[in-house]
Amino acid sequence: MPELPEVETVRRALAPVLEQRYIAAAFVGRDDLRWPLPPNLAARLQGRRFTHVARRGKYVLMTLDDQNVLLLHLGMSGSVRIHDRAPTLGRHDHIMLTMADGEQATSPTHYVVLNDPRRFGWVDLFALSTQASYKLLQHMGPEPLGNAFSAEYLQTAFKGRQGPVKNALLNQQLIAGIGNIYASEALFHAGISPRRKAATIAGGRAVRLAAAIVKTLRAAIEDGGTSLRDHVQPGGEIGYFVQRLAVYGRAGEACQICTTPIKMLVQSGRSSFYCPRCQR
DNA sequence: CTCCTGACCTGAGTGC
DNA sequence: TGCACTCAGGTCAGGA
Repeated sequence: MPELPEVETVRRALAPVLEQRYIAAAFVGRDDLRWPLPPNLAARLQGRRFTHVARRGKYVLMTLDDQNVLLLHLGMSGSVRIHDRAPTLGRHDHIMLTMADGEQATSPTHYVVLNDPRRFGWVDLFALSTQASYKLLQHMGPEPLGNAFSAEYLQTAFKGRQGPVKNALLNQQLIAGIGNIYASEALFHAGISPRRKAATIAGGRAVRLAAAIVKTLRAAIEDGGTSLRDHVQPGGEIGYFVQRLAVYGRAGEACQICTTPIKMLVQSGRSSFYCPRCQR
């Protein structure tokens, strides 16, 4: 479920728990998720201190004091829980980090658990010096909430693309972090049909779509922040929260603007939701 | 290159 | 209750 706003929510929850704290113990319950986990992962984490927790697209990047980066992608079903007492691990709890203020783990501060039933997520560990050329990151498009993103960028990036704009929005090499929910939501707020050819997103349409992407993602992050305050009690699961969705999952319901029933269609095997009257 | 399909995996929901 | 079936917010490899 995690798209940019959910991953950002996870990052915000993890930062104060991890930064400047030590991994007093690391549990790794299996040797692969989507792909094999780094060899000896638990041993390589044990005793290390986190210096910084960042996000890039849908990835969480956790820098360690030995100049390695722990990378986390939540896939479709991954989530993180933060406990302040040692939890009982369930079937799909694959990794747990016991955090402490010092290298001696006499009194742990938190237990951070990665749960992923479908195991579409992945974890890697690599040298900070190689991050820029790291395979999964180097071709990623700009952050939609960063300075490099604009209507002009969108127009250039979509130029010549014959596929539907909905698919282009899901392409992480064009824009980082947008997934199936927020693609539909942003297109609704921009008044653009998910079927429209990406190459025709120019001029006023590009301005509207860029603005809608920023607005939609910001609002969702705010909701995540709200649920973080309300919901991240000990044992609280991070990465899922109630969202204000205008069209996603609402086929047959009235469009909030014109009351026309919301429609669903499948594009490249993925559901898109839209208002046939408001979106052209 | 670009674009689409199928594969990966488990659990929740639906219909009979 | 049980069973069969569909679908789910991600990405990648492979082929047209």
